[in-house]
Amino acid sequence: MPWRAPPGAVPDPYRVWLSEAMLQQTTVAAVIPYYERFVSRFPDLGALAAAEEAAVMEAWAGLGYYARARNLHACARRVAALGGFPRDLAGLRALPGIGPYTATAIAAIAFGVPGVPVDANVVRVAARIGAVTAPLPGARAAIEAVATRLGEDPAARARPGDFAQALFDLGATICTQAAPTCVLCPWREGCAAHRAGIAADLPRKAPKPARPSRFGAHFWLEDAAGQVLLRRRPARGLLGGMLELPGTAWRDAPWSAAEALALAPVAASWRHAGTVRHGFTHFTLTIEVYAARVATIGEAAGMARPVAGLGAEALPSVMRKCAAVAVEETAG
DNA sequence: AACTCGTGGAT
DNA sequence: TATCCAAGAGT
Repeated sequence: MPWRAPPGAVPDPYRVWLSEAMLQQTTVAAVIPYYERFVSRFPDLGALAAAEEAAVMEAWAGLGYYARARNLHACARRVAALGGFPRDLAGLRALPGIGPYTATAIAAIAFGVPGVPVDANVVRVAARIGAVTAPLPGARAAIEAVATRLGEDPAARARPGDFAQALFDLGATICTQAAPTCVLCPWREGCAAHRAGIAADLPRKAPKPARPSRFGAHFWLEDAAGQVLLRRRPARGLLGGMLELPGTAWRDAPWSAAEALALAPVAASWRHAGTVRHGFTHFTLTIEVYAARVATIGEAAGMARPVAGLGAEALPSVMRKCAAVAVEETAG
């Protein structure tokens, strides 16, 4: 992993922080290319603090949970003003985007402060070692207590960063979700769930409610110069601060073509380009994409951007799907 | 305390 | 195809 310091090297707090922010609720495989591009574009804290927020949103586009990007930028400016990262838990915890997990992880990995950052890997490992059979999320406190106890071992306290990352690695490679490879586990003798034969059944989780459906319509308005109309979403909330194709609200019922086209950014010869389905955390979204060509975008609300440059814009994945459907229809 | 907030890969 | 899930934080 590109953010991990070689043995014996002193970790760069900026890179530790950046990687932990990107890894929140996000898989390692998804983060690696974003991390590489981000470090290349913003090589150090000063570069990030000096950047415009819009540039940060561009670099984050597609990674999801965009509040992380806004908080990252705000945090960079705060830390730059402080002259560097706080080296203690309370100081880190007070920064935007740094919660209990990330504060503990940065403190341990970058500064050698004892403590166990409890991510999903550690939850799984600790639930099994301690044989916590109560279901999440209620069992969270009991599992964290097990993790904290593991971190009190003198060897763990001597190398908190290595201990934390070793737990991550154990959870990622051996103590996995579906089929843990207990036969290869260096900890199997000390694992209460393995001794009881229930390792693969832990941690237990309460069932989650079904995701509701929502519906919207978005508009691809392209001019003769090869530009398309975009607009910026409100600064907070879902996809906050990101760009989008202009569109309707997302509601509980589908939009008829007539309903949708009444809300189009301009009167034009709109064609139905296709349908996009996208799963968010709390609902599934179905978008009808309409496309039209005009000579000039003119006075329509928003900003005209070259179609050829959309790859570098701050477009979330759902809007990239819409753009792809429109471009495909336009070409065909 | 309970909700909100993305995405793509694994199963 | 549908569901689950990941190095969680903010409100």
